[in-house]
Amino acid sequence: MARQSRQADASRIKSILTALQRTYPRAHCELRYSNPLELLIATILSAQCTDARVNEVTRTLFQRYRTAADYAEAPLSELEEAIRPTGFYRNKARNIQACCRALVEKHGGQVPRTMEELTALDGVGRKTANVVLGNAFGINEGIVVDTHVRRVAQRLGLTRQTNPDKIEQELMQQVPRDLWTQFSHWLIWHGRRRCYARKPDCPHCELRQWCPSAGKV
DNA sequence: CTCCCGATAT
DNA sequence: ATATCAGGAG
Repeated sequence: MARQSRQADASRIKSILTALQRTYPRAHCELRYSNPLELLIATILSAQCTDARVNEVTRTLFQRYRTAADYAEAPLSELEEAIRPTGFYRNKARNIQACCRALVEKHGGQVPRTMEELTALDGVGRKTANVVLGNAFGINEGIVVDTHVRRVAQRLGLTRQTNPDKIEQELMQQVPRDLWTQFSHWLIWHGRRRCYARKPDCPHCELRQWCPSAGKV
């Protein structure tokens, strides 16, 4: 089975989008936050860590640190202790502090709203930038490609790429722009609730009928 | 490519 | 024991 027609691919992605919409009508960002800075910090902390654990840490973290200046001025060791349970805590603390110092010095303490400015910050790549732009600012700049999106997109046959930037490009070509942020949430929710990394629940999968990997993983 | 970090599931 | 968890930098 090499490759079917372009038209068949377009029809298939439409069916998949419809099924995702029907299955996860309430899909949203599950990191807890109440402003762009909090979402930026939470997303940096979320690397290789469950969102549940991030939310546990930020519940107290966000009471203690409220502005970019608070993170910028904090003793690094204190910040490390506060975020330790999320793992990679030395890198993350250093990145958060450098990031917040740049916010204070170059952006008036505010979180910038462009991909270029966001990815210039320490510890912020396209994935984190897309989360902030899409969820805090409602800007569909790109598609969030995290571990769930990569796995689900590959299993669905929406991409054969392994590089996150290339995966994002291919997905952006197939999904209407106004759905980019929602699409990211749909795949992340599906990855967490059905399409598990180790043992996907194909028998109960709502996308089974369009998935070339169904029952084969 | 490796490293950073540790809890949890299999 | 090993893979995985809302990655990014060197």
